[in-house]
Amino acid sequence: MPGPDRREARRDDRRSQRTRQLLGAALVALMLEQRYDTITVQEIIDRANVGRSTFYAHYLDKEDLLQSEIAALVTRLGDHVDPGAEGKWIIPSLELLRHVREHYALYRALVRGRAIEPVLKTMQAQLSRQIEVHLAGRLPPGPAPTVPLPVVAQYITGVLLALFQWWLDREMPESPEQLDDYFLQLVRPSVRATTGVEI
Amino acid sequence: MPGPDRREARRDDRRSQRTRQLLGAALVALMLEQRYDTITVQEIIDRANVGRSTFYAHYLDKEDLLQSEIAALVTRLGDHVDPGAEGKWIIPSLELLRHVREHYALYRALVRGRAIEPVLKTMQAQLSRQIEVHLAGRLPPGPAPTVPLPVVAQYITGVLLALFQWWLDREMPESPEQLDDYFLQLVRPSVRATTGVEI
DNA sequence: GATTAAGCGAACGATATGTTCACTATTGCA
DNA sequence: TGCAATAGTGAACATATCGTTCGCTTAATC
Repeated sequence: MPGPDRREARRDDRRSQRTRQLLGAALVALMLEQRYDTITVQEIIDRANVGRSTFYAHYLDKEDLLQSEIAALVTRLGDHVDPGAEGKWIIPSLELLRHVREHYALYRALVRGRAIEPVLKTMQAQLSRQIEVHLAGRLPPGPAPTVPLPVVAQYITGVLLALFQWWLDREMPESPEQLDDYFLQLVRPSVRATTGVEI
Repeated sequence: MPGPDRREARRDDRRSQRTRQLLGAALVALMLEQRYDTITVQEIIDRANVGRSTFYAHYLDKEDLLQSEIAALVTRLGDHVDPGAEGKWIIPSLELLRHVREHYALYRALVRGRAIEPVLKTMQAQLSRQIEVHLAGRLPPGPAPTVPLPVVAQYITGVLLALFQWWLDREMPESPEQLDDYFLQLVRPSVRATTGVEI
């Protein structure tokens, strides 16, 4: 039987917020230097200048701290991508790329610390679902797609994330607009040929 | 100062081989049940019925065992993909998909245990290099590519690995040939449009 | 300046790691 | 068959990290 969720013990004091911020920053800094899974709680609290018991008063464990950072990131991504909602774009590629550049430091840390995978998985799943719906709603009359829509959706998100990773690995010398241009050039002809949908 | 590499202590006795096989199989079995990083050495040796000191006589640690399994896998992949070498195909997609299906058990374990990422990274890097060279050698005269070749190469491998992951996540109901057909339908129009190369 | 919430850090039990060593089991060769 | 040589065994050990506890200190707020 799991005890009461210690996360509920998070208070809203200014000091608390400051402490959490210090811990998050320490984890990010450490991930730039070493793999996430080799980082110890001791290293985090030393770097943050925070007592051991304070750490555990705020987070269940190291994983909880990471998830908390990621959740904040994904929330901010959602703010960029969702509000226009229906019809504004089929694929929010440029919005996503701009968001990534804006939060470059954190994404870079996640990559260097080899903790980016769950984030990509989440993005992949959400985008894929969203795109599949949009595609289905725009299918022209006439011949059925020659490749199933879920495969096409997976394809589109796969391309976007592959370009994103390539961009991030190379420390993002190109602009988001440049990347988005590559993305559309690569994706448009295939989607047109297989489904008839114009992106 | 690191001591002498204990990996050199690996003997070539039949018993040794059997032991290593047992340990590898135990790790794979455990990865089907839980994340790689939550698995303990104790669990591995219990599952394999092997003594603690024997484990450390063969491997430096858990990571070393995993790397050893992955290395064997990648070697076998190379056997499938390299021999024809130059000119046989531009992208060894069907060969790769067949290889994956052949070693389904291990790939599935790597996915479930969340240890597939380094394997994909390796594949991505190798394929991408190979494909870029092949593309460069087949560029038609006339206008330069509208998307840089490294980006196109990254795109192609990204698509292949995205489809591969999708396939694997769904437990591979389709045949490798079917997947390869999807892959080519999706990739061909874009590569033609951006580089003029016919795949 | 008294009250209250947050942070501190030493100490603890629990668990995992990697090593050592005296002992046993298996293999293959004389 | 018997005997080295090699491989495996497992208890015991030192070490490290984890997550918790608790008495104390610090710093906001009224």
